[in-house]
Amino acid sequence: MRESEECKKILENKAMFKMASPEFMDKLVQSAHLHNAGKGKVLFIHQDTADKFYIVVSGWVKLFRETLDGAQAVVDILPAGHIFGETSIFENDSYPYSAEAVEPSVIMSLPLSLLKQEIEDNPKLALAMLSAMARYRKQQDREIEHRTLQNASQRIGCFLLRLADQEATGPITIHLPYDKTLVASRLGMQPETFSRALGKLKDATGIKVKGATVELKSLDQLIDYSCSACSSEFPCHDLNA
Amino acid sequence: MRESEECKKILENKAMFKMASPEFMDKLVQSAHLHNAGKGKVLFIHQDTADKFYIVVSGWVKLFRETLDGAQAVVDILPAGHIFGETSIFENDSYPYSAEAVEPSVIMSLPLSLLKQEIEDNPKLALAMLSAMARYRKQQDREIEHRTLQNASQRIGCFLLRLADQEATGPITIHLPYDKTLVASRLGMQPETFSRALGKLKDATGIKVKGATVELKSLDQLIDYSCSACSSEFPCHDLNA
DNA sequence: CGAGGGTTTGAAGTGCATCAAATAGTGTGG
DNA sequence: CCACACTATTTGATGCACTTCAAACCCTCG
Repeated sequence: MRESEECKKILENKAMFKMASPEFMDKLVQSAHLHNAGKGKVLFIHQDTADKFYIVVSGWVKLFRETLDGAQAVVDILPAGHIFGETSIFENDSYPYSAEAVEPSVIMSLPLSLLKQEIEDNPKLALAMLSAMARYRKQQDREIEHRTLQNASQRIGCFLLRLADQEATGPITIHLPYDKTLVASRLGMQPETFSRALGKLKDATGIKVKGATVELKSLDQLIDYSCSACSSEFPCHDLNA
Repeated sequence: MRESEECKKILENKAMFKMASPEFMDKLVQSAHLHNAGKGKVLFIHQDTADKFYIVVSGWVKLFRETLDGAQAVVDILPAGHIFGETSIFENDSYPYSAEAVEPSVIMSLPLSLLKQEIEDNPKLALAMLSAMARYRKQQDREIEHRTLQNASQRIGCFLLRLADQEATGPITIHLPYDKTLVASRLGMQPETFSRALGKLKDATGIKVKGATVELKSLDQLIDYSCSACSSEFPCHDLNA
């Protein structure tokens, strides 16, 4: 069966499941499903009852929270390989945010009940999840810091740095992974502000912007500009979860 | 020995340790120490090497991150009973924030090595910690949302609501737990902004403010005002960690 | 080519920060 | 119990960053 083959390969490559038992992995693959989600497809809504968790197979998924009058706060935008909805196990089985595909995406869905069971039975998995959660928590701390201490241009510079290969020493080309409007929301600002702030960043650092492509002579250009308003030392890798 | 008696009692009451083995608890109590920390005492600094984690026994502890030029972002302000520094286990043994006592406080210090060991040996404890971490993560999501979607006055209203007994129906009196300046930093605003925003909140909702005391006829006054700019339904308890 | 979404630009408004100074509040020693 | 010193809080005036509303521009794709 094609689908389960594919799911298996993806699941086995997830760091979190390296420690899982073979029986669990089998069961997981059995009940895995792939879904094609068009742009704008809503996968679930904040506070919905949760019985599945998900993995982004390809595309991009936005996690967000929305008020009654439609204002929304983007919590994160996830690339291929990322898990989401899995924390609902500890949240009274309800999702702590809404999820929407922001590009045509392929999403794998998996039953939370299996995960819940295996986490209780397999300490190794619990540890792996704990570790992932701690990493995420740290990222959130950083996010709060950045929104407090960095201005719009600095946040953009920081975002670009995180997209780049942080070991590189020479000239670099960075491609924005999705819409500028979406980047703006990810960074907690309006599209207009993003546009203007990117212009300011360009003037201040000498980077070159053509559409979704950004070229820089060296990372230092951005580091000097953005990292001065951040509490962390520069190589600030995310160690993907 | 007085000290270890006291530590024991506190540790046994922590939800997280209900699942711990008796041997572990014994060892933990053995190596526990109480410290008196005056106002302003710095307990550790962001990115210090971590070998201890802590519990607030009494007083208040501020967790924050600071840039080179002294600007700081407050991550959280913890009351008695809260654990901090424990995530360093997963962070390459370095603290993800700085910690400072903001009132004269008593702090219990405990070796991370013991916790690390027990988490690996005792699945129940790992689960308890996982659950606590998930709860914290959700709080962080909410924090990011609030800083994006709520204005200063609404954030204050929301803060007051979380201090109050959310089941109450009649008139309520709320006491600010610490300095207004500190509340302001906790909410990500300047003291001046706090003062003015509180005034605006007073005008808009009819609450009464006298020093550190706030009186309201009913919670609804604040709910209408603050929760309209939030994605969650009102009774939004924190379920303390 | 034309429609529609993404992006930029302009003009004006709002909210919060900043700087400066007045006022209230608290604890201390006399 | 009072006066002083010091800190917390408030108030005023001003500036800046970001938002909002509006319109133009651009790019892609049918």
